[in-house]
Amino acid sequence: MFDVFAKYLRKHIEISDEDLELIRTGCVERRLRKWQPLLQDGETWLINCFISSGCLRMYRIGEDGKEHTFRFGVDTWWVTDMESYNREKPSLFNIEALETSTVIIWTKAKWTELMLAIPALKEFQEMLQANSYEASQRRIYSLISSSAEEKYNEFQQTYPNVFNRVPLHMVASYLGVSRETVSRLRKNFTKPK
Amino acid sequence: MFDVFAKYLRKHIEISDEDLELIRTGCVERRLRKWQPLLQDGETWLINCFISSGCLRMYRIGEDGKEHTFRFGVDTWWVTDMESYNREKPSLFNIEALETSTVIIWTKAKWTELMLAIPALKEFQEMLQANSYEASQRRIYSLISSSAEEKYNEFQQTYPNVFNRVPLHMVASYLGVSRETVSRLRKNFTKPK
DNA sequence: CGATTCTTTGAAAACAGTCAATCTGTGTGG
DNA sequence: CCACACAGATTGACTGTTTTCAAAGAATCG
Repeated sequence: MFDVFAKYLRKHIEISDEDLELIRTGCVERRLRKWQPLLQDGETWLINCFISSGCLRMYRIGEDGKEHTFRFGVDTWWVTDMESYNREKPSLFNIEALETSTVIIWTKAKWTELMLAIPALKEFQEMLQANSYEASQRRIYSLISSSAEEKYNEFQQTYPNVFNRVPLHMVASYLGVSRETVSRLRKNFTKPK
Repeated sequence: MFDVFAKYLRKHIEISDEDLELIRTGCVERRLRKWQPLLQDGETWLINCFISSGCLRMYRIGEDGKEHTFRFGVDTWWVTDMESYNREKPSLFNIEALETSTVIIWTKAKWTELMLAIPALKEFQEMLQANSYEASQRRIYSLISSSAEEKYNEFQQTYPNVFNRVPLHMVASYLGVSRETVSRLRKNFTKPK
């Protein structure tokens, strides 16, 4: 499963076999069953986690007891709670597997060490963060400027590989609308064709 | 006006007089009248900009011609279009002064140079980005989990110094609701007291 | 097959958006 | 100093969308 990561990494940066080996020896692979949690709120997230296969989601339980989906992650995406990671404080989120999944994990300490040893990795990390930030900005724009229907379509078009493998009610909570509304939108969208 | 920046910077990092002088000589101060644009969509944002006094806002004009407010900035905040800056591509945003304001500007080239020369500045920059990312995450959570009324209250409580110096209809477009709705929320919130 | 989870549907109510008119405060120029 | 224009805020009536609640219908899994 580390192969997936190696291939992914080499698609983005140039890295020697030695450095890659360094990265490999620092990691742990972990297999997750469906519904298995990777993080539960209250715990502190002190790892860096790459999804080599499967599908995870990160969500938060609101004061009303409802689940609000923050993010999905599928093959070759990263999943993290930046706030917990950076500030080393308990997370407000839960992360769970939506399918049987495999993840590769580095401790924060190990990852920091690796970034110091391998400048290209540090740069890569910065690029990932920039991408992640930009994605957040686009999502905010969508949330403040679009109707439920537009948000639904945008999500479907932007993340088709996520869209068709996660339950609809999670898409709804990701978009900030009710299950029922999403169900009706979908209906309207398949019918008029 | 550079004093404001110097004081701000020293509140956050330790920095020698020489380095501070280096930062100072690389910058330009600019005064903005009310309504004066600092960035117009289509232009590429290749500067780093610190607000030493006043109030700016960053917004985007939607396909429907409506303004969607992305962000406000007041004294000692930074304002930037990360996507345009990082990728050096035309911005989708407009940035304008909501009051007479003073900003301090470094070119991207100069700022990059400074960050290489002064490691503490680079670290500081990374911290700023982390904060900015976390703020985005909180905003997303608010947008997907809260009603208009809750969003309104949260904004008022989180950014009181912004709230009471920008027009209400801009707060509305920041929250993703109509002017009229915000106006009615405010009414309900002052009356029952 | 039975249990659980997920989705759909209907009807009513709550909510937010639109449109148009009015009101308020501010600043400008005659 | 007044009249006027302008930006901003408010209000009412109406429309449309979304939520809620409750129930029933698929789909999935052991």
